[in-house]
Amino acid sequence: MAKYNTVQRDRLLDFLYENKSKAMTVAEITASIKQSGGKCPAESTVYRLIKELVAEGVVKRTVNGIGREFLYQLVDDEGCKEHLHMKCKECGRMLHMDKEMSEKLINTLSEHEGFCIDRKMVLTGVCSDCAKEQQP
Amino acid sequence: MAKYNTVQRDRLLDFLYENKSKAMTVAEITASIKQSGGKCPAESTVYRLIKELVAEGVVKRTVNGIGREFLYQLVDDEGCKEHLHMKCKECGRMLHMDKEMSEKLINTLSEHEGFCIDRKMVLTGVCSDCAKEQQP
DNA sequence: CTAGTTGCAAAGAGTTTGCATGGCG
DNA sequence: CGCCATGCAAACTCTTTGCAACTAG
Repeated sequence: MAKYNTVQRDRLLDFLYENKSKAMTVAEITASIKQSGGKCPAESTVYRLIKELVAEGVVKRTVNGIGREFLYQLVDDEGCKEHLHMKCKECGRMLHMDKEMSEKLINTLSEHEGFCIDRKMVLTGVCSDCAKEQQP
Repeated sequence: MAKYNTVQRDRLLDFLYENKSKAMTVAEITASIKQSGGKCPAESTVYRLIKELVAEGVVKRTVNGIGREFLYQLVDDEGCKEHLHMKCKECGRMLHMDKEMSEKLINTLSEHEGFCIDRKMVLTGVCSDCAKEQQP
């Protein structure tokens, strides 16, 4: 797939790279590209191109809150793939779970509940520091 | 709203009550009601009735993993305070973790990571049914 | 009776697809 | 030049809505 380099493909990739910080709908993407002038891919083309990118793992697709449309964003992850994360509701800090603990949790859930937890999910709760403050 | 008691409304509520353990699409709901014979509300009617129920807080609406359809389920927060919940990214269904498992998870995290997990938080991942479908 | 409900069909919204044309290599 | 890629429009899927017919109270 994608054997030819086309202007449309280039513009889409450039745009996604420039906006890697936000997830956007196909409509928003095409509208924005169009606004910056020049050759702009049609929506159907964006759908097709982005579908390949998702399949290649270059772009990730999510569902927006309303549930009626998809959002696309360039994948950008490094490190932190080996453990889970916890976010404290009080201080807002992100905590990195011990790797062994992560594995154990993941495996136990898988074995006993048949549930394969998303490694990118973030557990919410209260960290030990904030817990101490609440009960001195 | 809903000033009259109609057969359609009764059947929908009965059905939702009988299936309070699973979240279903309107298509699934109508198909199932139809199968059990007798008067069945049209899909459009189910959409209208269920919209009221959601507004009244009797039914909760979620988006399935594919992002193409909504799932509906009777609200039932009784008895769900003692265990954690997991939501499947694929089918969008909410799973109730075994109580003992929940306790063990909560305690282990607390002891080893000093993290007090929010009991209302929902773990995301893939359920066993969807995991099977992906690798037949 | 009379106003709330229903069912059908058509309209919407977002996404996918068929097909003729265009352009990369 | 041979194919792949593109654009347009039509098809699709799920949900919402307009409207005439129906029915609970």
